[in-house]
Amino acid sequence: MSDHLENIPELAVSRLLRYHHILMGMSQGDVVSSSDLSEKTGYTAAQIRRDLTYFGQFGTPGRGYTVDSLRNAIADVLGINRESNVLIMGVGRVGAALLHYESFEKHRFHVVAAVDVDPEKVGLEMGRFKVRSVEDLSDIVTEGDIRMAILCVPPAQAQTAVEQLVRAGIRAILNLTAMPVDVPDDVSVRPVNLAVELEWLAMAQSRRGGSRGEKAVPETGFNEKKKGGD
Amino acid sequence: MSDHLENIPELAVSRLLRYHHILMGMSQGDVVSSSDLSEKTGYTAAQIRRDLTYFGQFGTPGRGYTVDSLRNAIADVLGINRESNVLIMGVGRVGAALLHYESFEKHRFHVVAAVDVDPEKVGLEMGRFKVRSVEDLSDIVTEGDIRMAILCVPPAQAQTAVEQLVRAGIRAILNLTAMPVDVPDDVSVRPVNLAVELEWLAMAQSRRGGSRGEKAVPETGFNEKKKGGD
DNA sequence: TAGATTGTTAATCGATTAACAATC
DNA sequence: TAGATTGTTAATCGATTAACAATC
Repeated sequence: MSDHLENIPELAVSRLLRYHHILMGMSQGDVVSSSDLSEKTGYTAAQIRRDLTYFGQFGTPGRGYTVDSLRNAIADVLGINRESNVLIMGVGRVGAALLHYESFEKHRFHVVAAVDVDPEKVGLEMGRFKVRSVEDLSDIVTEGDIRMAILCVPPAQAQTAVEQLVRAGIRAILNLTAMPVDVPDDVSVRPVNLAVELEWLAMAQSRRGGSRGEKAVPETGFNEKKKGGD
Repeated sequence: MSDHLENIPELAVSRLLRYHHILMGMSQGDVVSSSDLSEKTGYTAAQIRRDLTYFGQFGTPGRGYTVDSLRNAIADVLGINRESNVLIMGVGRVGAALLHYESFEKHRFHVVAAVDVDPEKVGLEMGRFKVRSVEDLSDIVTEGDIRMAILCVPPAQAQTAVEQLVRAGIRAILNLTAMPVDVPDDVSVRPVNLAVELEWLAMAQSRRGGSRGEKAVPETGFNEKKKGGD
């Protein structure tokens, strides 16, 4: 089994990441069926089973899958079954907020350093971190065995900051700056732009009620439930 | 022209949103060709032209598309050509950071209110906002003509907060809590989970170098550029 | 006009589905 | 055993591509 990631359709990969995330929220020992997962994801049970066969077989006919082992198998094939150290670049309001973010640990991401250009900020204690200077970036990255960074600098400084990160050895960047950046081919960037996320909601909105007025007293209807995930 | 959103393939819709975003970053008067957009997005020029024909024809053969009018046409069909008022639910570190976020305005999202349960926070001045109480939620939503909220409460309070929002009339929620929430059918939720975004980077990482050691002195190579978006 | 780029078609390619034999 | 659910196949469905006539 365990074909490799290259052979799995792009779209299946994104679903696999979703299954992985859901399985992380379940008790290790439980058993889950493709139709359970279907309910939680909205994908068909057939598709879920199909997705899994791209890289192996993990279930017991008549029973289902063990949460623990399925989660592990998916993590293995996706290559996310490892610990990663992470650096926060820019400790403005957003960066500072992320220094206190709890849920990274559960996913095996360890924030291990915070860096800023501003001499006023360098040396400050923030949460369990002491803010360090961009000038020490290479050392910090090497010593901390860091390959990933979260970019939280002001948009105008995004490109400069990225170049510093890359020069220091960072190979993956989560870009929260709302400013596109250029990187060499061997570096990954993942842009997260909250304004664009709001656009998705605006789209969904206009698809529904559209431009017409809302009901004065909205009914609550928490029965016909729908998952709106994390 | 202007077929409606329902008739456009799901995947094309997400590309359209991407084109829209790119066009927003260009000068209104400029002309852009499908191959220009191809370079910026990585999609083929043929696909881009195909995507546009799903809902009309906007170009001039031999010339290309006017940035302004193409952006507008896309925004119209996606239904994102309107102003929206937005409420921030929970002014912890993340919520407070978003109160100072600049780039929403450019996308026609107006943050107009900040709300918290904590009596210690209610009444505080934060940026240009005075934090208001959850108890006044319905009034705030009605008076402010608000349909969208950004959820920044602690994970444990996510579901409760969502129910309050829905009861107050909110119809679209950007969920930054890393906790899945249930909503009625007529409410949209868009989850944004930074840990999951980091997983994407981890996947990309393992697909490349994998587990082997990095070069001691990484070369910089900012020539073979690659767009790593905003 | 010559050069460029659109809009559209038909062919190809890939992903999803439904069904069911195999298995626990 | 009876009931349940997997893994897998073949058929269907949809999306992408390449090519080119139409147009500026």
